[in-house]
Amino acid sequence: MKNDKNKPLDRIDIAILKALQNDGRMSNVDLAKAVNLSPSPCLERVRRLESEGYIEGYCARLNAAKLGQNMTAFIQVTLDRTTGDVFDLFKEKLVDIPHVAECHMVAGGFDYLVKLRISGMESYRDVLGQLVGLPGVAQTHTYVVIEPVKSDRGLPL
Amino acid sequence: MKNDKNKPLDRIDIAILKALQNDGRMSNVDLAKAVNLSPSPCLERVRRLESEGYIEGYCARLNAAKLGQNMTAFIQVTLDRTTGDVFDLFKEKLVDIPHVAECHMVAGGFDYLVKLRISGMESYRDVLGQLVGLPGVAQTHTYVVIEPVKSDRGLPL
DNA sequence: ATTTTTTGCAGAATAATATTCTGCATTATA
DNA sequence: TATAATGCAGAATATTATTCTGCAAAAAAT
Repeated sequence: MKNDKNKPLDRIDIAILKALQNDGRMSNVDLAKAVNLSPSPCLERVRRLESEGYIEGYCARLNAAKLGQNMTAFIQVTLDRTTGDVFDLFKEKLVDIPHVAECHMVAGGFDYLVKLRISGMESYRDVLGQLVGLPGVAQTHTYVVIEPVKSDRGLPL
Repeated sequence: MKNDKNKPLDRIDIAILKALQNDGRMSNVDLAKAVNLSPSPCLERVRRLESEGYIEGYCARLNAAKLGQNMTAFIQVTLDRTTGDVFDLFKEKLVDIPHVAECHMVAGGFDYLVKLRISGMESYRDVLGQLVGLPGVAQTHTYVVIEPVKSDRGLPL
């Protein structure tokens, strides 16, 4: 690659990322003020951060409760290791379930930690049904969230 | 409240939420096209969704790995129930730790499920140290994420 | 059923913003 | 020391946000 100008991020870049992480719809004019630049170089930097993959996208944060998804649950999933491709099969099917908000393969007493976003117990039963029907699932253990103490607001920069 | 016109969301509102969840920086002109409205009523609806709390904010999605936070871990925390306010004390201190990305109080075999976003093992040791030093913590159990299978991209609408 | 009121929309007008362009100053490179 | 490259500010232009007006459909009242 000739044009591989992936310079390390400077102080201003970090400030931009912080600001946009807090308010992704901030106008470029305001952003420029916040980081002590004029609008043009500020916009340049944002475009660079986007094209180089530091910023992957922008999204609206929605209120789950007001949209009928008040319940969160974590499910620990253990697979049986009889065939070699159980993991791939499981993942492939799992990611297509809309109520699966997150899924992580973990090291430890089980294989996958799945985070569910659902409207209530009926929905939970339904999704759990789909989950245990997935190929290779040996056992599951659910933890229902009683109180959300801290929710993800981005990286600590 | 006299002016409590919290009408239920219609088809267009949902379409707006979906679109902004996928691209929170979409221009109002494009959004209007996407939901088959002219810009003015479209903007009105967005403002209403914001002021009524359906949209809580906007944020940039950053690439954690490119910003030196490639490691994720989940920690199950159990508190000792000797005093009545252990939970409040614990929460209060915990939310201030920057590397704590999420924390949920759960029903089941332990009390809190904490999600950590860290740069590596050294950072993990450091944060775990802070965590076990928190008031009331009886025991912890860590699960390190080997592979992120699905990451949160918003609500299924 | 008809009037009145309200609601939500489109489209025009204006204000603000994004984006492009030019030239200057600073830093790196030769 | 000369030359190129980089990053910036500020102006110019294009695009977008926002406000305003009037119309039409739906809802409420008579």
